[in-house]
Amino acid sequence: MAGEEDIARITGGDTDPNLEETYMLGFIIANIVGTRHYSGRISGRQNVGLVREPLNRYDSNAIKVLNTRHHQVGNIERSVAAVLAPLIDDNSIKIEGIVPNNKKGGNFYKIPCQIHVFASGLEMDRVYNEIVDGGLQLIRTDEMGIGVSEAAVVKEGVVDDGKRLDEVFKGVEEVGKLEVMEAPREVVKSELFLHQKEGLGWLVGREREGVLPPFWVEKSDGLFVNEVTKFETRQRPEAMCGGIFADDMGMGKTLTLLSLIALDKFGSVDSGVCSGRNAGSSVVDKGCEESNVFGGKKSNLFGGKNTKKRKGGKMVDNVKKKQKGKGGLKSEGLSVDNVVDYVISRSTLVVCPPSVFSTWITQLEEHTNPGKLKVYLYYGDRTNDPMELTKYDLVLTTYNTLGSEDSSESPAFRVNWLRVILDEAHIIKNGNAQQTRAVNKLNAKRRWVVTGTPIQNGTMDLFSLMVFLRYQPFANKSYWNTLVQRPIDIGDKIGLSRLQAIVSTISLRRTKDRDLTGLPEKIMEICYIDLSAEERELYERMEGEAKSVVQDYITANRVTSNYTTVLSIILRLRQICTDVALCPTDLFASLSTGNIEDLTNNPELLTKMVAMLEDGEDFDCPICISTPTNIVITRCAHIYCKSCILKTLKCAKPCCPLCRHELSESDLFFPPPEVSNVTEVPSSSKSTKVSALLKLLSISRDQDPARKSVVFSQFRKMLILLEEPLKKAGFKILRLDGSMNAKKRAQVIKDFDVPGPDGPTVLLASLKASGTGVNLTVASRVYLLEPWWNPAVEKQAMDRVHRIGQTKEVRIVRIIARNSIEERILELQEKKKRMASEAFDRKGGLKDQREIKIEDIRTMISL
DNA sequence: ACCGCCGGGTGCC
DNA sequence: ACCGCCGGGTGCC
Repeated sequence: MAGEEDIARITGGDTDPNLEETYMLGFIIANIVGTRHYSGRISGRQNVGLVREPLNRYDSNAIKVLNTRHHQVGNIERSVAAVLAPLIDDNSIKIEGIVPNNKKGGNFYKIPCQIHVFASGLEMDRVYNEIVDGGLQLIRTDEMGIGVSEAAVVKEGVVDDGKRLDEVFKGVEEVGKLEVMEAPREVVKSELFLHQKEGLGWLVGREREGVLPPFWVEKSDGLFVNEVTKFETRQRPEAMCGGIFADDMGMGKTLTLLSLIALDKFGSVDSGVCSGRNAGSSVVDKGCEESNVFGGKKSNLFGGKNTKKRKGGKMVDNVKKKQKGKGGLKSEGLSVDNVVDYVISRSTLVVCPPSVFSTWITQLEEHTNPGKLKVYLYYGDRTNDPMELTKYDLVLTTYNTLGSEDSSESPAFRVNWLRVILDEAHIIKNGNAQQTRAVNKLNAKRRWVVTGTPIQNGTMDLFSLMVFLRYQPFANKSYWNTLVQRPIDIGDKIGLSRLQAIVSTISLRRTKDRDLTGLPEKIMEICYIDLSAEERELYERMEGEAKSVVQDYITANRVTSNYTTVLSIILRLRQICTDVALCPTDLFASLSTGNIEDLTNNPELLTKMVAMLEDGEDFDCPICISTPTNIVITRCAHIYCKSCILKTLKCAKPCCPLCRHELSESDLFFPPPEVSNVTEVPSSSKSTKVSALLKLLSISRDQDPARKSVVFSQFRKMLILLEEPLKKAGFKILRLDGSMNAKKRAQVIKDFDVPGPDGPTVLLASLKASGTGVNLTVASRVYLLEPWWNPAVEKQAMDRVHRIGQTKEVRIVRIIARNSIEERILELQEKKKRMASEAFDRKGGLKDQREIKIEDIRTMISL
């Protein structure tokens, strides 16, 4: 659709060969200005869309800022836009925006925004110079210690992409309990199989109106929050009707879909399908208006004026849109069509390859009573009247028919279908822009993608899929790039796991042979966490120490004789990743403040700072986009983390990233103790990892209160530390550790068998505590708090749960601190696995897997 | 009076 | 909008 092209064009698009390998060059902090003039609001930390407006009448360099709902928030301040716009326009860079949490920090007229700048590897220097020469302060991410490792994996990530995309559906199979739904027997004369009834129930459920779309939650105060974008609104978001139906081939998808279509006509009164339909046009059309932000033509046409007659699918509207001039409209994402007539229809359009026509026809003949469903085969040339198409319950057409037509002429595009189904959608090959564009032009609230093969690379690309499904905010190119594409490109695993989450919430995929294997599936997941700023600071210092100590030993060739010292330093690093409380308390006693004054002698600044902090609202350091640690205020009254601003001042012409005033270390001030105390009090007693675990467990409990989980840690103290917060969160827990005698252990395991939610649902276990015979198959979730040094030990832990007798799908979640020794331990695990298979072939060459070599130590502390 | 300074008008792009 | 910036009014102390 127009909007998609618009953004693609504006940000350089994905297919531009010059930008195939882009790196994050760094970021600029710029103000969003003019917020008074627009309705779009921003609350909390949020990604924003940055869209070029070459035809802005005041400034051809203009870059507008959109919030998650595509409402304009403002513009990027002129001076910054002036530098960036030419680089964007000649495809030298792509940009993405993120706004820090700033409920009260900035003033009302402008909002700071981090603009992330991406450029191809070859262009980095040129682009860097142009930005800096343009007077902007480009904060290099590598200087902040974020970018280096990302850059290093770029190549690998890209090469690997296709294979890894195959895994998209890995997370889908946990279907949980599906509601069974019967097909209307007036139409469907065959009895459906159980899985088909479940499939039908799922389809109906996904078309239900009034259900919040994925990732939206309703807060108690009537506020709706999108968990991905943090966008908040009081207006209830429209349901997302449809999804991806990806059962294996031969499971009867077509019949299930026919049953769904039959329900349109013969559904029981109380079924969810009907509520949407009976509520009539207002519901459906409002949905169109809301969800199709870029499809301006539709929202313009239907907005608020569809109380007209509508019986039997009559013509409803005939509004002429003024053509404001081609370019102008395009840049606004509007259609350039002169006149568009829409016909409201209650029929379903099925788009499929010609070979699948016969499947539909055969299924109709075999399983439905004759004459109950009226079908029309549409090749595009038999009628020019959209009304004709609405007379049928089912219109079958092909991708080629749609792709080769002129959309403004074709009646298929002038019908507002009840439902559009893309059958065997994988035949739309990646890059088939014509067909992709055509299907995206189809109008329907209910949109389905049906495929018998897993979504993978080479299929209609996933972004187009999001666009087709109107799956906001992922159907917006900039959000898609920020949230999914970019992380995948740079090899960040969060990209793939997000993708899995995004896809799985709207997908149903069941395989024919899933009951043939003895054991239910075991799904491995990694939950990455980012250490809090405090933890990070401790970690960095510890790692610095580790590096220098180990380096000294290495140069002195005395590593082996100091093995325990080295291992204990590594142990500390690992402990910090899990919970700083695991370390001896005196370890980090000394805290140097450097030579930054406090504010006691600077009353005006003090007043400002107090004013900002007093309002109590948390706000983010605009550099690291998280709650500031060691708060520092600049002479120009902007607030940062001490370490963030110090790093950015290490450039050629140091200035404040927010207002670009010249700045040196002597312009930085600490708040006086009593002020800083106010903000430091809420510093968490729970570690980041513990909080993450709690969250995961709560989510799991919400899904299934009876579900049982086992949490493994190798630190006994950790198991004990977990008890309080878990109990506080309402979990019934048990602990199994090495200090218990055999009898006690057996009792714990027996107690764990009592079914939840009345029985215990979480078992805190240390690996050593239990012999190989322990059976924990009552649980179906495993959380590994730390990566185990030896992968075989991890496997052992999982096998306690995933073993004969397990009837449920098992999900194994490893909680890993990003950019830490833990990530490197994962790498080493992979290496070990490879080596293990090699060592096995080479007889006699079996090396001790437990041995930690100097090289491994170097890897772990990235020396 | 080709400056400095004052204070009112003003406010995205 | 408690700022910055612009441009007109003004002009010793």
